Amino acid sequence: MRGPQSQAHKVKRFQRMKATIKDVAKLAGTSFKTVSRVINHENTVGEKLSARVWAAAKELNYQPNISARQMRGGASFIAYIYDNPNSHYVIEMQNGILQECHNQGYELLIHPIDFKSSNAVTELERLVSSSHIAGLVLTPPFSESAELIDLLLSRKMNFARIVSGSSAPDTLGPCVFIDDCKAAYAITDYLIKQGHRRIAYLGSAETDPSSVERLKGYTAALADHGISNEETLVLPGEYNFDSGAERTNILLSADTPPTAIFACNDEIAAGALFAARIKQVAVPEQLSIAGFEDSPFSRQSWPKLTTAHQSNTEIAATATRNLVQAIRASRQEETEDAELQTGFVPKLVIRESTCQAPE
Amino acid sequence: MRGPQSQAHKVKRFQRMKATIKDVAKLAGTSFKTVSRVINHENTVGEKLSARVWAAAKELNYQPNISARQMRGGASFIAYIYDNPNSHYVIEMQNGILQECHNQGYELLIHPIDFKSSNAVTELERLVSSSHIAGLVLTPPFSESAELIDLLLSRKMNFARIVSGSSAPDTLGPCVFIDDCKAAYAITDYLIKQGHRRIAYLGSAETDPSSVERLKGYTAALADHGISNEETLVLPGEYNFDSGAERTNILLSADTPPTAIFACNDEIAAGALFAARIKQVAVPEQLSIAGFEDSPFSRQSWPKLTTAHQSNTEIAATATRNLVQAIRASRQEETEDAELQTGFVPKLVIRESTCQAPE
DNA sequence: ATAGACAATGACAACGTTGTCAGATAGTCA
DNA sequence: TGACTATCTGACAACGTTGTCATTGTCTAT
Repeated sequence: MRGPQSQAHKVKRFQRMKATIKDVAKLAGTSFKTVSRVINHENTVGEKLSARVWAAAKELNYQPNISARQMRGGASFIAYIYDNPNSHYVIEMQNGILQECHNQGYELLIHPIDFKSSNAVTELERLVSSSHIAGLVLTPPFSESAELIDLLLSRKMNFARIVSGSSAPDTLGPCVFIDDCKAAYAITDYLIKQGHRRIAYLGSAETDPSSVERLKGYTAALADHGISNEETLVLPGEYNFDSGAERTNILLSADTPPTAIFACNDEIAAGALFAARIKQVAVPEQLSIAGFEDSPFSRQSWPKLTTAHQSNTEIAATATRNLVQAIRASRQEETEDAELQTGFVPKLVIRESTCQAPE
Repeated sequence: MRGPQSQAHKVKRFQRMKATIKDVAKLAGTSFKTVSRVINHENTVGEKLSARVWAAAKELNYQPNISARQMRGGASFIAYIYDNPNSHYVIEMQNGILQECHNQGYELLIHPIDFKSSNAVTELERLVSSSHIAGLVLTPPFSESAELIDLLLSRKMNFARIVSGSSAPDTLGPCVFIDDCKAAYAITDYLIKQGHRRIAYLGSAETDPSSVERLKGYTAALADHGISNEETLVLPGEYNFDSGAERTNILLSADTPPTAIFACNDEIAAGALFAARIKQVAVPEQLSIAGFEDSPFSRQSWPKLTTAHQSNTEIAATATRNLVQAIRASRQEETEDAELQTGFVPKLVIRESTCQAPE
């Protein structure tokens, strides 16, 4: 199988050296500096020459050498720092960022950082001052830490945040905001229209922005339908299975248990589903359960979860695109007229874990 | 607690700009070239001078500039290509690689590649020929593709493989092999010792090396205990929930269903668990179920899964360490005397999804 | 027609590192 | 002692790119 002959052949065929800016210049019949100008979108090169350069670059499949660029001062790396126990979320984000980085000619450096650790700031500082990095993509919880944002601002480091909210929290740079409130409203509204009146809300910590947003939507939907908000049905907790199961147990043990549960994420919903099964409460016939996230679990569970879907990959790609634009603007010292703040609204996905309220 | 003033002063002064090799040279009172030699472990510098250089480097917290190094020819990036629907697995591996990369002064570039896609080879080729990269870490399925391995060999590209097996498949470079066979033996042996005689095996595709290895262990354990291998109990399938549920359904509908199921990974086990619940078969009282992987699911399910644990982070770190060593050896054209092939054996983790066989 | 302004282009240095080669120092042998 | 190694060290070029500045060409206003 491992024929040495064919190997030798391959070596020759593929060891072509990567084209440099000078190769492009030679082919386009100009100086390499002019090519540099064209590639970097400085608008000081004539149209005809510019076109010729682009053609040459395309022909040679020219890709600027990141390292050389880096050395001359202009960083060509984007960093993604993450601290999220949810691997699925991290990977989706990472894939989106990566995709857009490559589109834009940047490379991605990834850095897991323990957010709660005392030296998280130190580590971020080291990262930022390593001078490799043109900008950062921040997801929660980093994107919602005033301390980190301040640090980055003081270092004049570009960053794009992905946050929970119906609008960007400020105008300090590019931002993607995810309207969890509106999505939570849609879920709650849907449950109410299915005849549910006692709908429980299983959130995460009371200070967690995403949970707060979702609670807002939940509350608003109830109010719009004239349903009073019952305190006993709103239980804070954690974004995990155990916490979901535990709280569902409490709910189902009450005198008048809810007919529906809106879980703040799929893991909580998984716990709820499980607790219901233990208590022999049929889902969805006796109890509707909705999640939030559209994780793989929501499609593997039985019944499959009604939930809210957001394309993390797309969100991350958008944030990255905005970030790159901001980086380019800051390089050229031009007025940043572009609107670099984009909103997303997760969509309701109706599956089998919810149905009409019993009688 | 930064110590005396003079030091604080220095720290301040140098933490603004990153220290370069010339700064170190000046502090050590030598030429910057000598510093380069010391840093790169060329053994041609005298002991005393060498020590002085190290001290200076440490004091200035000197880190070689990767880009500059890169440009001069010596690539300082390691690539991790992945195509695994299992996010958890990818993240664990990634973290391990990352950790060791940073220890060794390399940066990590990550590249999701669709293994089944027709242009997977092309993409890998582009990656390899981009000349940024000193080596690759390969996990299944990449690590088990003869075509890819051949390509890398022909390019003289360093790579470390992580594969399934009781030993390395060959001596073509660094390799970490995971003895799935032994681990599967342990699980099966344990089940047998709990009194089970009819133990089903739910594998993945019949050509998948990891599944093959696990089946070997299963078969060996049965043989050692004088239990005949029943064909109807060994069902190939896929590494996912649905496949696990479906096959378990078949098993439980048989005239004499098994009293235990050994699932080839946790997702299959999850499906099995689920199917059992639908059929109202109590786990573990009527049916023991063991998984393989120790994924988060195995700790969130009820009952919690008996499974095999392997530290993917540690495995990945080891592979990376071996890779870096191979890279260094290949640079210096020295004889590679070091043994760069390391084995791991996943450990049996007994939880609540298994117990003694019913009477 | 000519100076001045402005646009387009190119020559060259610099970034931080390693490879090459030549020079310096010490140790050995005749 | 003098020459010859062997060992160690340093000067310089080169990698591919972008910033700076100088040069050329073109147009406008006098």
